[in-house]
Amino acid sequence: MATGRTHRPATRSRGIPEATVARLPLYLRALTALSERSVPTVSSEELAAAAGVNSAKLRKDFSYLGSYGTRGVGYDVEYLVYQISRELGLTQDWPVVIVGIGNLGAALAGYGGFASRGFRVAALIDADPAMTGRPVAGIPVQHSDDLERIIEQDGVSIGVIATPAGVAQQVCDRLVAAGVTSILNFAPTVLSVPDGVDVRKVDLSIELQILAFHEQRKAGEDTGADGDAEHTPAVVPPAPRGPAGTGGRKGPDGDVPAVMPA
Amino acid sequence: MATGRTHRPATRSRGIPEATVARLPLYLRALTALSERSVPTVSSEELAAAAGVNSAKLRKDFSYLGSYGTRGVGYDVEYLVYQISRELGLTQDWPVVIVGIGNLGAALAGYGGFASRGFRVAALIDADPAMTGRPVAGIPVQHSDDLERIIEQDGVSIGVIATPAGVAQQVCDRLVAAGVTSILNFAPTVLSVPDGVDVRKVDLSIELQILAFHEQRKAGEDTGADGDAEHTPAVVPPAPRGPAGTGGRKGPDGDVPAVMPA
DNA sequence: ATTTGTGAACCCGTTCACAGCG
DNA sequence: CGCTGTGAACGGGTTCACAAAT
Repeated sequence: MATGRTHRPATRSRGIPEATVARLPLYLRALTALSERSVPTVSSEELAAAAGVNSAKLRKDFSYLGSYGTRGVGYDVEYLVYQISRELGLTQDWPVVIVGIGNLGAALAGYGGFASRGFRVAALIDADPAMTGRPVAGIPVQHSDDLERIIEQDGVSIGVIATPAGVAQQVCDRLVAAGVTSILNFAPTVLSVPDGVDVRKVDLSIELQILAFHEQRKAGEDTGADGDAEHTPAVVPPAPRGPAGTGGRKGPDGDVPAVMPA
Repeated sequence: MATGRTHRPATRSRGIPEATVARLPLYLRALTALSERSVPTVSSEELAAAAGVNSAKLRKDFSYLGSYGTRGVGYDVEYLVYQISRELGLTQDWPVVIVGIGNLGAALAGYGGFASRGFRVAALIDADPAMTGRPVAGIPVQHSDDLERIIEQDGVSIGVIATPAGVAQQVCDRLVAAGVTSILNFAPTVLSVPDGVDVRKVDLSIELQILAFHEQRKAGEDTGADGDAEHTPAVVPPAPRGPAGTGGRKGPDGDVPAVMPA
């Protein structure tokens, strides 16, 4: 192990920063909307506003893809749509399997944005024999016994897990063993996968808990502690609202309670 | 999020880093599982493994909450469950409204993890009159005309948007005007909200596109763990270690066009 | 005159490694 | 000893501000 002395200058790094990759879909969506309105070019400022980021970040992001803009003018919408699509791999057709056709799985199967851009629902898979053959969103559900066959037959490399948490890891293992190398996990569990397999998780309750954290802070400590009055809200300035029922703890009075474990 | 520039100067130790907040639910979930198994204490190493992070990060995270561990021993599970719950505001009961009871909204309404920890579905709201009164997951759907009344009556501060993208901004505006200050957005749109309102988005197609990006990269280049390896055009199969890896077949059909280096 | 593209400064989060305490 | 708690080093990402290009 090098003791942190060796730098990795990464000259000619072909790697696009992860944070940038995560924003490309956002840009693409905004650009697609512009494209449909036949807008020929956009400035970084306009596009950034549409995507909900600031313009410097957007320009920096695009700089990693290469120089696709024209100074003094902006970016060519169609060209940029193509370049980003290609960069994201959306010029290809990605077959996807959804495992676990409960309420959520069914909703995902019917989700429009799924089929829209490069992704195709290749199969719906469920462990319940009663589901087998039943069409969901126009696609017949197949039994999980056939999982491996389906994946290999269709060359599926992306799997969506929408099963209960209890079986998510098993499903994941089977998917990976069958050749899937990217997994989108909706089950509230930490999946462990071998190196080289990507997992992204979508977790409703985590998101809610993060919101609750901020919500709680708003209720406790607020009332003009800001001092940054550059923004004139067009809508009603939000009044902090407490949770229902319990009076609860009022709010931190600016101090961490040094409570000791009992 | 809405706030961009001058945030609070982190007046006290009250400021828990955003990245830490995002992990607290993860720790809480792991701790709850331990608690149900009546495990009295955990080391940072064990808990970190269960939560899918490394132990240094976990200890640093906990250090922001205060010193809740015992050196040489570890953390008291019950105590930590309580502390994190309190920190996240989960000792309170948060009423939540879900707007847009389509496939997704219905799935969310029935989602177990919703009601489980501090969150309560106060109302389901949909614009379709045909839905009104129909029970979904045991809760009668109410018409969106009553949105403002419902929110004010129940003191709702968290709203979930599961509508089509086209109406998401309008719904958002109404929610905010009625007093909602935290929004979880499932619609594939950028929502603009006044300062002080938190928005988190869950976007299926963005997640898929990010996966596709990495998937595409795998097909052509090594997953750069370490080392420079700039001239290795050879396709290195990820070769899932473990059970029955089927070598490196990936990509939908045929070959993936190589990425063009500058 | 505009607007891109980008070095450099800055900020935040992660990792390291060890001091401190049981 | 083992394990936590944390300063310090490190690295990635964001923002700034301006030079370069049209």
